Amino acid sequence: MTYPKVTTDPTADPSNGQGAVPGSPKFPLIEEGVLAYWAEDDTFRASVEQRDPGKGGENEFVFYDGPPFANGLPHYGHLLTGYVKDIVPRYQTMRGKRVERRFGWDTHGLPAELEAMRLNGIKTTDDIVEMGIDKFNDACRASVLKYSGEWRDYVTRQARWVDFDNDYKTMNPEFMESVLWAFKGLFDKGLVYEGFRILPYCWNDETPLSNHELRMDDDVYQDRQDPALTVGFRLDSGELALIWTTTPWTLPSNMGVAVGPSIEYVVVESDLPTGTVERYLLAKARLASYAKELGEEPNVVETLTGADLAGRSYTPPFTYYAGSDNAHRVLAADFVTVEDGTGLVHLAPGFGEDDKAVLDAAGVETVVPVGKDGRFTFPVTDYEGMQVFDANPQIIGDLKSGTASVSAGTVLVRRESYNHSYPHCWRCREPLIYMAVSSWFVEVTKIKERMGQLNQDIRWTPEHIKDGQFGRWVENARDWSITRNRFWGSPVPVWKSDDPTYPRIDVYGSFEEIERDFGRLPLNAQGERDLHRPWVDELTRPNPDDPTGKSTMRRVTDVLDVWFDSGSMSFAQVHYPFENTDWFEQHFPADFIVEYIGQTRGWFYTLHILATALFDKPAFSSCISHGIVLGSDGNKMSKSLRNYPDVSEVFDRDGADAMRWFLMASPILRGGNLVVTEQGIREAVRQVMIPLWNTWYFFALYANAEHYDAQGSTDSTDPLDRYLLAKTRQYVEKLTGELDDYAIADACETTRGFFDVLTNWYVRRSRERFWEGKPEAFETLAAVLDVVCRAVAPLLPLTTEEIWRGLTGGRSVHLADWPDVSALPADDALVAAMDQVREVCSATSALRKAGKLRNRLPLAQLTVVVADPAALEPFSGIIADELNVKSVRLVSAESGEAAGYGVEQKLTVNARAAGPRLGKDVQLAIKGSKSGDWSVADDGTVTSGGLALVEGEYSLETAAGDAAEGAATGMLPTGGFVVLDTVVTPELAEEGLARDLVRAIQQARKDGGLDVTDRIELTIGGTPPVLEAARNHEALIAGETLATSYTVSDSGDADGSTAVVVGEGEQAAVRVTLA
RNA sequence: GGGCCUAUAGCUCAGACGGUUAGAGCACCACACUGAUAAUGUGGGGUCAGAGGUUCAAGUCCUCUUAGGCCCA
Repeated sequence: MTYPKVTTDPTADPSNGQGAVPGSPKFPLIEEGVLAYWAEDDTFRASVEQRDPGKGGENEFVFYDGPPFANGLPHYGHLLTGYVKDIVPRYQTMRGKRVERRFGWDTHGLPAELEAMRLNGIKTTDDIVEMGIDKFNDACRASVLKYSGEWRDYVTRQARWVDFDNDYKTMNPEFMESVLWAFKGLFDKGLVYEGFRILPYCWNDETPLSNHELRMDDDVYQDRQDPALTVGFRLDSGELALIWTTTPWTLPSNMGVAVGPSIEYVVVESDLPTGTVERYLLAKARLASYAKELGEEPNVVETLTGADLAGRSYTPPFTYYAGSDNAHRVLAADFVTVEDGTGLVHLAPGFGEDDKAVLDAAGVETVVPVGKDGRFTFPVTDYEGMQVFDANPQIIGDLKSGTASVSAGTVLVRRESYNHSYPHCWRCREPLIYMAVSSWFVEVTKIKERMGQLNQDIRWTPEHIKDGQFGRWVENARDWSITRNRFWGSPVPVWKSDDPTYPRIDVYGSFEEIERDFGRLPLNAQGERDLHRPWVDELTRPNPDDPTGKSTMRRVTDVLDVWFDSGSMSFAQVHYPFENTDWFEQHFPADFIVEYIGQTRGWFYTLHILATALFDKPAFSSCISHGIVLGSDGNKMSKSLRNYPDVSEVFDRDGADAMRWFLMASPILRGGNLVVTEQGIREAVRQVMIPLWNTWYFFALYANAEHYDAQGSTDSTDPLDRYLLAKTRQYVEKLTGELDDYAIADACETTRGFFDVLTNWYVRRSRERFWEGKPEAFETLAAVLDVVCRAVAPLLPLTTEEIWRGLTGGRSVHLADWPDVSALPADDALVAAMDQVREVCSATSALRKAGKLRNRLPLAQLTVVVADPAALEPFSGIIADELNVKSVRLVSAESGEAAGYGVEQKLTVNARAAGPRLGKDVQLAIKGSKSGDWSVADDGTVTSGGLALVEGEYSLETAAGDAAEGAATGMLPTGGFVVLDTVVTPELAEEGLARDLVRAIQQARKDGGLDVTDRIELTIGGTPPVLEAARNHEALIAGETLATSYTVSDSGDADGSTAVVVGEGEQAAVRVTLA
């Protein structure tokens, strides 16, 4: 039999027997071979279909794919999430579950509109209307599908198995119909209402901006000089309440004044501003900064808190809204500070988020006397038609002179210029204003308590998200504004009467309901059902509640927030409830979702809102939220900074499995951030890919050399084999637990540790047995490789596929079952003993190093003193071999020999126990234990630093002291010690020389390009001790180096020989020729 | 401006309840080992951001300062 049994390597020739498994693999090439095989074999489909869904889907593992917005190529963040989205389903599939995976696309929203506007060179919403909403939306549709092909390529290349052919898109009519159903469901439950929302607004482009657009550029925030006014509003109690504002144009819309409830305010008398004595109200802390207007030490007539002031009424500065219900009162609000201004804040509900929140709570109407072009409208007649910034000077002038509609008694106390950082439109660079925009809301505040309860049923990774970032966000949830005054999105399915005299609102939740009332469906230019604008806007009908028959039902022109789409994904992806009702009920909630941590405010949140509101269930039962991927310089990844390695280049150079490992093993899945570097990815190749591959290469090399076909038996009685099998069992058990817990980073760490044992201990120590063709070694390694490939398959799907198929000839490791540990021996004691063996080797190596005793120099004896020497007995040969000692003595720690080996007792004071009892004196005892000022009395009483210690307050341990002449002592970390005989006899020194020669000859063989099995003719020359060693150890040297002819010559360097230094500076020359 | 988080080796990070010699991986240097492995083994490095306090004892608790990050305004 020849390994590999199957290979994707086009250059491999299985009939050749050797070299079919490349020793220096090009992983990207192997990966492409495996991907091509999967494509041809349709392995993914088979992996899903071979698992029975079970009755009512009970054997299914449900995964929801969070839809990405594909307005560009995938970056590391997408790849990272994609890897997790692949690992968990692969694992669950191997565990026997059926895991359907559909890809999803988020298609609606502003990014698509911005791209379409950019491509068509248009800037404003008017431009869009002029262009035609149908043409514009066609452009949006084209822009979101532009990259779907590239996405598929990347996702396929990263070895993520997901169904693209059966994907879902949020712009499909079926998806959108389910979204309408959800909106209507919320409406019917009384969870939807219409109101205002304050947004940054560009009056030049006539569009509100999203928060995202405020962060689009660093220069969105620019310094700007604005007039800052201090104005006195006349309280009904007579004082002038001083407010400060940098937006004079909002004063005509003033509806209230806010004060900090615990801030201290004063009333002072002054005649400076008006010439007559007036009483002014402001925060005590701000008094000094008004010394110029109010006097250096004005007469304080009253001191009171904000809470005292709350409820007082005043005359508004302008008369337009005088007499509004509940308006023009002093209100307490926590956001008020005394950092600048007067400690009293003018509130205009139409132009400030805080303002609106406070006034909403007080029952004050939101007034917005500014049009979408940023110009004043009725009832602000004095400035009607003026752009708000342009109106500032006139407003200030009127305030000063009391002209226009300024209320009598209002006083302009100060006018100054104020420099501040102010947001500007990233498109047109004009300063933005904050303005109320009509919007529909989901009343999240009504259900947030239930959302919190349902959140308790979700298992979060990392755990703290549950009650931390997500839990707190839900706790402080505000109503969700779900409409946008835009074009490319699911329509708000609300039709309103266009005459307020005959009010009526209709909400539609299906095509059928629409057709029933309007007599037809919304159809696009191609005659297809289409819920997008403008087609849906065309549907109008007479208002049934209007007896005059003149008013018309027209759709609210808004579209829905894209987050409403993605939050509907759980049911809308299958067109629930119009189709697939059984499927949905069996697949909700999802078993598992994963996205980056920011989705606690995005997708996780909107899924949870809609699931709670519509189904009273959580939408998912497990959720991983991972951290953010950063560029190699620790900053956000940025195309212009080129601070991250190109994704395609990494695939081509290191491969998709290497990138997978790098990302999955990192702290990013525990919620931390991750810096992406080429170096880190290469490290994954070095630490994991190469060791695994080389174990396979090693196995194939020697199995092929022996023509051995292993069946993968676990019956070997060899101690090293038994150890590996038991260790493999422990490994798989641990890994299974970690993957069950979605602890992928832990699973990687566990695997890395196991690979170390496999390659750097088991294979290294077993080389000779493979070289000798011991069947049980091949059987053991074949069995372990099979198990390991299956266990690591989710973490390195491409590499393990190539190895597993080469090893077994099977169809795919991903069609195999998860390894059953019961086939492997459970022997924790054996594993523990081997761990101790490695400690012995490590400690003894340190002794050799300290004594400058090179490893090739054999030493006579190593004495190992441990609690249970019998446990190490099976490994004494391994210890002797590894450490190059002639004999290993295993001695019980009980035997009392310790003192003879220069090992002494050491006292350690347990400060934690002794501290509380002894107090300050504990320091004396510690000092004593360190300086040697301690003793153990015959009755066992321990005294240190003159203080008697109680049992538990100290521990007596053995430590290496001065060893006897000719020996060195080293401690073992888990107890016990080793004693190395360091006496180098002439015989040992000579054997050391012989072994140096072997090494030199092997190097010469290698340098000469000889194959491992080639026989050689060997000539050795050199100084007398070298010749002596060569003669006395001919059998060893000739045997190790496969020399059929062996000449020791004192005639100096022969032609073609290599000069080397051996032993302690002895000269040698070796000549190797092919026999 | 308010709130939250972070600061430990050249780098990335661990360090329950305070306990006296602060760990790991990588990088670097030296030596060793090497006919599977650009591998491995052994050894080498830290004023725990700064200042003050509490305590017998502080990387750990408290206060302030500095620097950086996140969220909200």
